[in-house]
Amino acid sequence: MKHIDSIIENAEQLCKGHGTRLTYKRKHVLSGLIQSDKALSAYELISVCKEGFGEAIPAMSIYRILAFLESEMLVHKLKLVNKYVACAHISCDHTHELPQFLICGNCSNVKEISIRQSTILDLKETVKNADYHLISPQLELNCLCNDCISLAS
Amino acid sequence: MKHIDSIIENAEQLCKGHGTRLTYKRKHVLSGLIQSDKALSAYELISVCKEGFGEAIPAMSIYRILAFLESEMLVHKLKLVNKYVACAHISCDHTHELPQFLICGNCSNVKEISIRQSTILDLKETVKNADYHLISPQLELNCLCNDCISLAS
DNA sequence: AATGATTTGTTATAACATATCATTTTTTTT
DNA sequence: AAAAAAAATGATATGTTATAACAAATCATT
Repeated sequence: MKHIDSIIENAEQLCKGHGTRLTYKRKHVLSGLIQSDKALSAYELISVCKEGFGEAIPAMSIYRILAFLESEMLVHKLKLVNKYVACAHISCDHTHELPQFLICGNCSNVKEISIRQSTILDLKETVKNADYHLISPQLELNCLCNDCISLAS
Repeated sequence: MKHIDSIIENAEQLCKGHGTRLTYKRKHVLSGLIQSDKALSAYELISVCKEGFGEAIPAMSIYRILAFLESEMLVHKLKLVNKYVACAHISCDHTHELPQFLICGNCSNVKEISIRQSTILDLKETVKNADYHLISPQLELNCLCNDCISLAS
């Protein structure tokens, strides 16, 4: 738990730096996501908070808290599966790169990675040629993780 | 309307080739999507069928029909926005490439494009290095179309 | 303590989607 | 053509994801 505590503390400092507060409810939601190895839906998070902290947070509050955590870049929403993950780089000091996600279609396990800048530039170029403008190159890729591949074979 | 008819006919032949049927309800849903310049939600399609064909198709049927059309590769679901588009290549004879979508976040207009094979290989390589396996490189990119950019400026 | 701002609770409802079983339509077989 | 089988659709209920609107509680500052 030591590790988690330090991430949470880091997150708290980040919020303080932005003039916002990481309340204990927000901490609980964030902890729930950090401790989960996979992406969670808002309603799964309700259960997690109930079980982990004995705290019944209503759906509306969960969504508000998730929106807050997203705005602080502590959490990312995966639109491909309508679930949420903690940012993998809360404690990194390097500036925040645009996140890319590999989502295991079988077990919902998610890995946050960076892709080569050149690949992103490639995409941007292609999009531009199609008369569109890329807003956010947050890619969400439909994958299988190696564990699930092993199980299947 | 000539153009649409020929696409529909083409789709019908494709289904026949797979031993399935493009019923008139399925045709209506597909036509609705083809004639729309933007992605439509299931419930928007209900309205389209009602207005365009005077036919009240219940939500359940729409979803089943969409699932069928997807399985025949005549329609694609955009998970990023929970909407559906007709495949842009129903009448092309070249083999079906994996589709990539540019979605205008403002007007829901969607453009289906192909991206360079090399970009996809790049992605695959990156994913492989992260111990995941890319299943479907159907990218859905959050964009703005040029029209909406012009309007904003 | 009074105030203003932020956060959270409560309730209702919208939007998107699936499960289940009944009915109708189409196809196949006799 | 009639019967049986298969496929498609309808109807109803319910599940899942998400937001709107307003009230109450909490916190920060004076």
